[in-house]
Parts: sequence; C-alpha cells; structure tokens
Amino acid sequence: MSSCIVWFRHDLRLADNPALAAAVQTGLPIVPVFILDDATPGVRGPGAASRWWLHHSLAALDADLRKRGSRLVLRRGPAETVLADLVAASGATAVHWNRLYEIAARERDARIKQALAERGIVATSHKANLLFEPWEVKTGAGDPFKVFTPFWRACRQLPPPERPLPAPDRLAAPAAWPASDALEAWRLLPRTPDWAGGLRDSWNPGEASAHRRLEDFVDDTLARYRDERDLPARAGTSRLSPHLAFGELSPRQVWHAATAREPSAATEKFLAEVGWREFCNNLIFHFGNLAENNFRADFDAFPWAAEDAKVEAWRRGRTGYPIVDAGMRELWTTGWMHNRVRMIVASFLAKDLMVDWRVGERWFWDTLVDADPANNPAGWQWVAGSGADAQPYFRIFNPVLQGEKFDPDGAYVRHWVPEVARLPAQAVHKPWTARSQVDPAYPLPIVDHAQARDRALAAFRSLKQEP
DNA sequence: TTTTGAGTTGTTCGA
DNA sequence: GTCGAACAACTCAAA
Repeated sequence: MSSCIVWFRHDLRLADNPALAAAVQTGLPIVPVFILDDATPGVRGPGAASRWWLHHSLAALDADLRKRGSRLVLRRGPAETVLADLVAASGATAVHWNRLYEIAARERDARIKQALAERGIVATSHKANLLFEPWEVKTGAGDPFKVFTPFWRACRQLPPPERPLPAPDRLAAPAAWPASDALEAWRLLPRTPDWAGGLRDSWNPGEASAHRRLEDFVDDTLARYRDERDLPARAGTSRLSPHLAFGELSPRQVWHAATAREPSAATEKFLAEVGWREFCNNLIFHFGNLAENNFRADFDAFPWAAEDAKVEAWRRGRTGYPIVDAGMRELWTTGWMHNRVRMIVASFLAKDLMVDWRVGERWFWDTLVDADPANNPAGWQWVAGSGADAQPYFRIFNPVLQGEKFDPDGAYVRHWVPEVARLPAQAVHKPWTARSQVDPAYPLPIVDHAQARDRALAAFRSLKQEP
C-alpha cells in the first residue's frame, strides 16, 4: 500500500497548510513527519529559545494530528538521508512540503526533489509561508526590488492573497507507522538550569493559541496599532511573530483576519509590517546568505571594534542606558523584545559600540522565540546600515531621546530595570544625573553616547572615502 | 537613455 | 521650548 509523506518544516499547522491539503487530496494514507535537521551545512538550526518553542509546538501539532486519527513522526539528521529512509520504510510514492526561502534550505530541497525523482517519487513544494512568492514581485525592468516601499506597492497591485484553506477533518493513517523519535529525547527544553520560566509565563506555543492571539489582536488592539505600536510599555503590537516564525499561523490567515474589518490607517500600517516580512524573504531569496554577508559589499571594509566586555554588558542588560538594558532583559527573560526597542539595542551595538552586526544577530538568533531566517538578518543589516534600503548613516539612535520619546513615563524601563524604578520621569532614562536615587549596583554608561556617535560617524565617513 | 522623485522607524544645531 | 534645516551622496524605480 503506498502512502504520501507530508514534511512539516516552518509550517507547524493543520489549517491553511497547502502541502497537507494536497496530500489529503491524493486519498493516500498520510505520514506527517518533522525532521530536526541540524546536520545539513548552511541550514541554520534553531537557537536555544526557539528550541523551547519548537518542543511545545511539535507537541501541539502531534496532539492535533492525533485528534484526526494521525500522528507526527519525528526524525533527526540530514533531511536528505532521513527522507530517503522514510520513503523506503513507508512505501511513500509522493512527498509534499511548503517552501522555504533561504539559499541553503532551497538548495537542499532541490537536491531532495531530484533524488526522489530519480526513484520515481514525486516531490511537490507549495506556496504557504508568504503572501507573494519572491519571483512574482518584480520591478518594471524585471529585477527584484531592493527598496521596501516600491516593493510593497507592487505587491498590493497583485491579486490579493487567496482565502485560507480549512484544516482537514481526518487524515488517513498508514497500515503501519514508521519509527519515530521521542520528542523528549531531543532535549529541546532547558534542564540545568531551567531558564524557561519567563518563556512559559509569556507564551503559549501551538496552532490553537496562535489563533486566539490573532483574534484577540484583531478585536482589541489592531484599531490602536498605528498609535501604540511604538510604545513598549503598551501591549500595542500583535505579538504574532513567533507563531508566524514557526508557521502556526499563515500570513494569509493574518491578512484575511486583519482585512475583515473596515479598511483603516491602522490596518494598512499593520499590513505593511506583514509586508516587511515579505520583503525580508524577498531579500534572502534573491541576494544570498544575508546572515553572513553584508548586503552592501562596501561594508566589508567597515572597521568593526572588538569589545568583548562591552558586548557582554549589552547581552546582560548592563550598559547603563535603561532603555537598552530593559530591552535586553526583556529578551533574556521572555524570548522576545518590542520592535522599537530592538532598533534601539541594535543601533547601540552596531553604532555606539561599533560591534559587527553579526554578533548581535547571532545573539538574537539564540535568544528570540521568533528568530526568523529572513527577518533577523535583514533587520540587523538595516539598522547597521549594511542592508537593503539602508537608512542614512548619520541616523544613530540616541538611547536617552528614544527612551523619553517612546517610554515617556518610564513604565517600561521601571519594569525591567528596577534599579532605576524610583527615579522621576525626567531622570529615568539618564540615571547618571540622579545617582542618589539609583541602586548603586546599576552601572554607569559603558560608553558616552555623544563620543560614540562621533566615532561611528567618522567610521562611516571613512567607508565612503574608500576607493 | 536620461531624468526625476523618493527613500520605515533620527539627531543635532541654531534661530 | 519649538521649529526647520542640515546632515551626503547614493541608489532605486519609474516615467
């Protein structure tokens, strides 16, 4: 009896899952499989926080599959050999998966498709994780876009995203299940020490809770999104990023939920943020490995500084700038950081400390529950100035002004940096001006921002003068 | 082909 | 305190 493999990757959902839907259409017994591929060179394995999320998301997916008469087969190793084994073990005649867009994953998938084809097995990839395929969005000259605004304008001219697919009611089970690893054996959860308490308090991985989060956001927050999304003390953002990163939600579902109401400036703003996700994937599809390489080659000559002690202070939230430290502690505790604060801490690392953006990108990769192979490198490069659609180099975030502008009463920094909690609002973002009311354990600024800014500007100017 | 308008998220300085 | 200009020049995308 033949069967059909559905290879789950960054799409841990049953609803609006085109690969799964196509497999159900075949009428064959279905073997759902997830492969922990930390062996294929260049394919980035999940960081520590993402492993925590992955564990729970896989458990949720398996439970949802079991409600439909199926289950999730877990395997570990290079996907090419693991899939070959599974095909042999299950007698599969077809394999379905949803597309990824990083270069290494695409090359791996192409090799797998080729190898399966040589054995007479049809592997089919599906559009599921983006609203618009990167090759569908082109300039008038037929080139990929490098600037967000015209990119997104072109996307909006295309037919709107299709209606999401429903989850299948039942999945036909094979006569015999292939062997599966035990999820616990993968040891994705931290043990000694168990640092995941803050993650458990903050998040509920899994498709069902992803949909609850989406509905709550659309009902309660979307209308205020334009006005409050930049205020880290408010719950003004969607907090959908980890659900999207693991594919518990599809961008189509998000799109249709957000546009179900009256059009508004708030909705447009939110859709544009979804558009940035599309744009980042467009970049990694067309322009290679942006986690390693500067998008702008002139940045290869940038004189990054070696600042190990200061980088460590940055990681631990001990820079002496409350808005930076609050963000880094929020990240360390919850696996997530407010978007406005991400820009501030990234600017601080890349500009004030003049540390290579890759150092920060890797730290985010390890600590974020929403670490995304497109958004994370593209976002870091954008802030550092090496990326697509780069900001002018003289745009350097002032951590005091940013704090005062976006956290005016200091509620955010008071929560995450209790050492400054007693300060009045006018001093809370510059605690060195009121030392007597600050916990003495809180550090003085590790750099003087004005001096650091001048140094960074000089470095950028030197870059411009290279031949 | 050439021209033209525009480019997510800012800061500082001087009037 | 508030406001507008300066901060560079470049690249992109479309007309």
